[in-house]
Amino acid sequence: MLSFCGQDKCKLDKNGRIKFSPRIISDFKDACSGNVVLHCLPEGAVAVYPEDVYLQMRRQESRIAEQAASSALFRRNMRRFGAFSQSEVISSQGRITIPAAYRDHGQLSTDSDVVIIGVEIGIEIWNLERWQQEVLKIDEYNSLKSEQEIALDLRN
Amino acid sequence: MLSFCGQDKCKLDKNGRIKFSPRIISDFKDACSGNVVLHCLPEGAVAVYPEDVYLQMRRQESRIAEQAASSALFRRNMRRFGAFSQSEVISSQGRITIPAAYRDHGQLSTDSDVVIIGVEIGIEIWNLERWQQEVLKIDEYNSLKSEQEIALDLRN
DNA sequence: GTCGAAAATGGTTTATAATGGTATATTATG
DNA sequence: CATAATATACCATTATAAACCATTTTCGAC
Repeated sequence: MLSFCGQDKCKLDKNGRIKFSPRIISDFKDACSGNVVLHCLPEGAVAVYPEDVYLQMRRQESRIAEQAASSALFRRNMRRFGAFSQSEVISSQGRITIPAAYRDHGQLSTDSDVVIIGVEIGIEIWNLERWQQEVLKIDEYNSLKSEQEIALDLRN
Repeated sequence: MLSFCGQDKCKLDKNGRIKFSPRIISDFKDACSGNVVLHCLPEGAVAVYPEDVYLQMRRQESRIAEQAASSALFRRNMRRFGAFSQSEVISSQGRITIPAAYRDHGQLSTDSDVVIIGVEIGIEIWNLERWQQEVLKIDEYNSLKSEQEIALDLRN
């Protein structure tokens, strides 16, 4: 059985909380007992990863402090991950609260439709319209790839 | 006896479920006890594979989390396979439910005619008109290939 | 420090959708 | 033409999302 797959459409409630589908809830229960990390992605969605997945993502080289002292770029990167990542626990009713700043980042307004996307290592929460745009981009990329492949085959 | 071959025409019911023919049901029972993965294909159909077939297709390189942290392209790829793949179990009556998003992808509307195509490692569910288009493309490609082969042979 | 307002949290209810099962119509087969 | 097999429509039941409500907590004003 695949984990963290598929799509669900659901709503943020009036208080900015989201209720996961039973499938997602059990995936997170298995993976991390509900201890997750919210993380704002550059793509404009909010990702939810099991805590240890996030720690793997952020596994750092040594001498962090020294690098922080000498590199502005490094400091900016740490700032980005620091500011835009936050621990949460999935409640007994399968809900989490999305902090206001994170809702803004993902254009996930209170009482609006959002889409939950499985990404194999966790999930992403997308604004509906943004997700549709992203699907268009994925489709476009795929059809270009296909055409290219077939054209190449016929040339041989 | 060949598995996952041939074509069936059938209907989605009002709830977006499909009932497989006895032949297909027994193929899936033999291959995976009914544990399948639905996967949306770029060609605009919905494939159904035995779970281990899908896992083979999707075998991953290592250090997934770290790549996800640093590469937008990698994240998009995970998103593509995550969003468009989902586990299902064939019910005791030989039915599976196609999730709404997947129905949209394959233009498989509720209460409409669809075509089940055996693809040797699994099956594909096609919208009737799209399948007819695909057959035309297959024919076109094949005649191009044949001409090419003969032309090449004569040149030598 | 105390009170009040506002927000956050936890839980419950209800409308809706998904599911499992059965009956019936249709098609295939001898 | 009769019978069996199968697809599909229908219905009952269950599960779930989302709205609603109550309680608790936080924060600010007095």
